[in-house]
Amino acid sequence: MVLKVYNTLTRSKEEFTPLHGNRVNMFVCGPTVYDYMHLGHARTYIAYDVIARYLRYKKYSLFYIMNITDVDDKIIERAKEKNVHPIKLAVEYENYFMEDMERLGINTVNLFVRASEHLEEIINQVKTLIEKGYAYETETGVYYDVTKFLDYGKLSRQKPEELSQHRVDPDPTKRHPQDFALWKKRSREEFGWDSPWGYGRPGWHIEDTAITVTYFGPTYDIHGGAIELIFPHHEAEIAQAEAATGVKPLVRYWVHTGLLTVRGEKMSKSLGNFITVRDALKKYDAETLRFFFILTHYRSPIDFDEQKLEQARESLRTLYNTLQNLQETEQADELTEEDKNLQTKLQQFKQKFIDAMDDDFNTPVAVSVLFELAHEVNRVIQKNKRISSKLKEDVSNLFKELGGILGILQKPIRKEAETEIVDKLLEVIIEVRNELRNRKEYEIADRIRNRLREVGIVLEDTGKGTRWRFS
RNA sequence: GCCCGGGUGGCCGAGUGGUGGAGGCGGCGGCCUGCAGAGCCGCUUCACGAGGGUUCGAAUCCCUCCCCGGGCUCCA
Repeated sequence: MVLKVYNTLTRSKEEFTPLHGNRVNMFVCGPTVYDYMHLGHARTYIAYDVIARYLRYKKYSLFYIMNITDVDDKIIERAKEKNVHPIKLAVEYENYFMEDMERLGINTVNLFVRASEHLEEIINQVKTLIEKGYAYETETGVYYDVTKFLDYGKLSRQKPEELSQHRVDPDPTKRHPQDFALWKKRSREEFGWDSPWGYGRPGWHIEDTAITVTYFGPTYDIHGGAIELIFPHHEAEIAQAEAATGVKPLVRYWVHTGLLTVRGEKMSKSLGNFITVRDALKKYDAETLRFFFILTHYRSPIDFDEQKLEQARESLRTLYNTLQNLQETEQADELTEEDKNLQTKLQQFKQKFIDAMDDDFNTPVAVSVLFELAHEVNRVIQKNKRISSKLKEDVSNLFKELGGILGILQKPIRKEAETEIVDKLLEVIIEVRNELRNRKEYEIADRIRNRLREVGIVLEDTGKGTRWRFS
């Protein structure tokens, strides 16, 4: 089966073929760095992280760029409030963003590109658009004339003339209310740059096309972002780049992720209903957050609810329990009937997982394959009480390999908080408790277990002794 | 107003014309266990917002309607 990707432009799944052989160029709209990263961002960037991991797993040579919007009205407003320089504020939140990304295990981006470092390219692109007759200058800025670009609206399926409703009053100097800003003229007191049209700042959409044309050329493979960006942001990108370079398409596959909502409303900074990544990580570990998100297909909306996060945590624990059960199962040299059977099935599980991912990165189905595998493994262990050493290793490797695509199942069986002293302490407690159990002093033995449970340590008595784990 | 999505079991969530509602979470019963946990077996589960239509056959295609969300120049 070949990889199929849903393309927003055609509203259908298409076979994925990169423009240049094995090379895949992917660009994802990054954050505006004026506040902490929240779970809505996490959802999107985890989705693209999984996509990137899978593309590399499929042996594509992926070059993944994410931009950092560090020039923006919001940043300037916030900087004013806090009485710091906008760039300083942006750098601060960019650092927080990078920390959060790392903690979430999002490590697939090859290059982060700051808008502020590409003013030359931005200005050049605006110049080109004016020269080619797509843009015009007024006393307030430079604007893109959407009537000059016949394809305007092809991504969002809107007719430019119908875009008459506005939340913000359009600038009165524009030829048409739908025209969007490429350069905003500003007074010298404000943060900005010099340009052929005077002092000011770039418009919202121009940084992305200036960056992608610079690094990828006029056409590249995948452009990602959340669904809210289809219009106007991505529509404007198409208009800018295809007009400026004269080459279409700008992007071969437009990919959009569904939004994270809270009680039905979009999680967003402006609504104030957001949970920051750092707060979420205080209560749930990174793999749980990832697992929560990949349990739903990337294009579907997710309504955030802490109960669902807890469900995800329990669900992930089931997989880890299986890994632990496997690890603790006695090894044998020879293969039983069940071992042989499972050994041959491993390839099928792997193929099923890949088929799911090939179908527009269907992570919920891919995860279900992991559960089916876990189920089979547990059955064999349950029946035979032992497993061949080769099978044990193969199963364990397969979980690691497939889990690695999703960014889960990468932790050691016990948490990293484990230290030698904790381990030894528990050894002592378990030893004493088992002595009590031998003497049938169950009341005290149970009290020890219950009290440990309260502090987050679970004791489990198995046929082969007592084991412990963090809850 | 215009454009785009979505409504599946107690909950989450796959499935986009054809044997069984995948998988998970929760609950209940059984095996195992001193008990509990983990795991296994079974049940909870003949569902697809409503009403029409097309078809041998519709959750899936078409029409109308209801509800929810997103976008319409701030946004992952």
